[in-house]
Order: sequence, then structure tokens, then C-alpha cells
Amino acid sequence: MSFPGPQSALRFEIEATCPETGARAGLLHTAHGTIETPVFMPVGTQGTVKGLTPRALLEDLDARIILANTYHLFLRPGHERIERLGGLHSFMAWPRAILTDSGGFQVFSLDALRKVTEEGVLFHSHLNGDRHFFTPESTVDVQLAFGSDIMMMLDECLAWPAPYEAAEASMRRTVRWAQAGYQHYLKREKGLYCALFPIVQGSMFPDLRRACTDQLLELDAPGYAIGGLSVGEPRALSQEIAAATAALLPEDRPRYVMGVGMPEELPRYVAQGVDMMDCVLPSRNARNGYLFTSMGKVVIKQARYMEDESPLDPTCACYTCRTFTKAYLRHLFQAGEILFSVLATWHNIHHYLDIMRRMRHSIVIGQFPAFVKSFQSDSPVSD
RNA sequence: GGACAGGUGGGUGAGCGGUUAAAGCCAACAGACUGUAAAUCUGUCCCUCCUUGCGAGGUACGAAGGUUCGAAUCCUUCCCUGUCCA
Repeated sequence: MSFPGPQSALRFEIEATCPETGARAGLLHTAHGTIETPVFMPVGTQGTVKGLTPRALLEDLDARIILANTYHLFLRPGHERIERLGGLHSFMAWPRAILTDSGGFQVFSLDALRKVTEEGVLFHSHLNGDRHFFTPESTVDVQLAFGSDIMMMLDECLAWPAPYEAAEASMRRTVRWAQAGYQHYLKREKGLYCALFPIVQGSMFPDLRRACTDQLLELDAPGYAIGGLSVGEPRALSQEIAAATAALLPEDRPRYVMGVGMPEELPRYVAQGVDMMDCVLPSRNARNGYLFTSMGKVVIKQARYMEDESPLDPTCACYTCRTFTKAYLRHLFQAGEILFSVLATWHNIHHYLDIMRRMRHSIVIGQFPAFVKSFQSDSPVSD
């Protein structure tokens, strides 16, 4: 297994577009392989998709790109160490593409441990309390040290609900950070091997989303993200805001909706012209015994599965479903065995990636609306 | 046979006169989880009833008696368990 260094800047080509919905099938070329879009990116915060070996991710699940997190890897083991060890791809033995989040989400999730200022974010490490100051520039530097294929701009991810004035002030700051961060990036990354995506904010206010988008477009970035969703708002609202924002983004660049969603929501985002998504749900819920199947959710710890000899999802081709019974999976969960997390994550990630592959195929052959229709009638809502 | 130490709700294990239907932990059962402070967190967990409430009854801390206004807690006898000595 070799880990070729960066060779080319990010390039996006659209293979097919659904004339009815605007859903697109594309190819996103990176220095670490080509990603077929629309794509779901498994989350590997600490340089690992919890529970899965890179080999499983690569050979069995065929994930083309995964996420890692700037904040977590900066704290431990440190970006300079990762750089000395050959960069993140080499360090974690992942030859394909990596997208790193900037730490912007931690502005939201580590609410009690951080302070946002005009210059950046002061974090108190959740590991040992150490103080760290993140700026738009420093997070670019950290991600360059990782060698991420796609780096994310530091943004402020606001909790919902937010008053208009606060959302506006926060959005303006995110824009200023993006401008500063992008300028710094252009100075440092002459070859543009590592792409940098700005993130549209603006809470749930369409006019703020528009204002934010307008200004970020001036950066002429190779891709744009829609952030600030899944922060407590109703799901219909997330979709509405994502749709309104996606419509403003350039057609020839990948659009990435951050942090979504449930399986049945994936086609709804894709129908809005979204090309990339990521979410912790398939991996985290797997570990907590919540499995996504073509028949809806399976909460494997329920007593009804005690002697259930059927596979988790008879229509699923993953290793877990091909090999084990629900009774055994439930036993592993109840016993607190590590293998449960492995098999459950394996299945859930497969389930997500499979939905994306089928969806992409339907776009390519011009059958996306039919896919959406049958998918929604076949797939009970997971919640 | 003797000497100690014990017997508490599914399991462990606190409590050692009243605010105790009885802590905590575990198990069991159910729920949550959306750019991962998460192999995490929350709730239920003796029975019955309803006007579902810091509600009303009823049972309950090995068994049976007793002391007391009041006992899982004190006393008596019995049963059982463990360790040690014969």
C-alpha cells in the first residue's frame, strides 16, 4: 500500500443531472483518488472511524473519503507530530481522500469550554483543560500539516434557536474568518493541492444565508459547505434551509451539507443538488445498538430479538448481515463485546454507502425521481 | 457438639429505633443520539387502584414471638449459611 503525495488540485466534474430535481452525479478528483458523488463520508474524528479498520472501510465498504477532525487531532497527537510521521494519510494508513473539519463544530458542541472572539476561538481542552487559541489562519496551518485533501474553514456553528441579531453577527464573523483564512491559505498553499472549503452560516434565516453565500462566493473556492444545521432545529427546517442555500451555490462546485442526516433524509438533500454529506449517526448509533435497515430501525437490545435467527437486514449484502443472526448481535450488545461495535458500525456504514451508490446510479440512468419514490415508500422513517 | 461472623428487594450491598418501599452498583426493560468531550446518556425497575400525584392502599429486610407511640434496625426462641475449634 503506497500513499502518493498530493499531485493535483481538486477537480469536480458532473456526469449527470436529474432534470426534475437538480440532483447530480459527479466525480470529485483528489490527490487520493476519485470520489463518486453524491457521497456520504463516514466520520473518523480521531483518525479512525470508530470500530472499523481502514481495510474494512477500503476493501469491503469501499469508502472513498472519510472525515477527521482538526480540533481532536490537534490536541492529540498534535498536527506537528502527524506531519513528522508523514501526514495524516500515512499516519492512519488510509490511502484515499480525507476531509478535515476545522473545529467549527466544537464551537457549538464544546459550548462550555470555549470563548469566541473576533480573532478566533479560545478552547479549554476537554482532555486536560489546556488553553488553545484557534484562528482561521492557524486551523488552515494545522490542516495543511495533516495534508487533508479537503480542509474546512474555521466557522462559528451556532446553536438553535438563535436571535436574528446574534445570527447575523455570528455569520459576519464567519465571513471575516473565511476571508482571512482564505487569504492565508492562498499564501501558504501555492499548489492548491489541499482544497479549502468555506462554510455558509446564517442560522435559519434565508436572507442571512444568502448574504453569507454572496460574500463567500467572492473567494472562488473549489467547493462550498452548508453548516450550522442539525444543531437542534426541526428536521424539516434543516432541509428547507439547506435547499435554500444549495440553490445559491455555484453549479460547477461540490456542495457539502455538514452533519446530516437520517437515511431517509439523504435523498432529500441530494434532490436539492447536494453532493457531499457526513454524519455521526451511522457510526455512533451503531455503537449504541441502533441499526439502520431497509425495514427501518432495529434496536438490537430489545428482548424480541433474543432468539431471532434472521439476519439484521435480509436485503443487505454487508458482512454482518451475510454472516450473523440478530440473536447473536443482540448477545454481543448485551455482553458489551467490542465485536458488536465492529459489526454494527460495519452494517450501518454499509447501509449509508449503499443508499448513496443506488441513488447515484439512479441519477446516472435518469431514474432518480423513481428512486426517491420507491425509496421513501420502502423505507420506513427511522425514528 | 463448641466459638465467632452473617441472613436486606432479580444479583451484589448500604442502612443499624422515626424524614426507608429501603442508598449505590450490576442485571433486566425502554428511550435518546445528526460537521463525535459518546463502546455514551436518560428513564423504569414489589403489587393493586385511581381524580397519574413529592397520590391512596397492600405486602416486604430468614421465621415466629416480644419491647416501643414507632422496628430492617433492640430482645427471645427457632431455622439456615460461612469460617475456625473438637
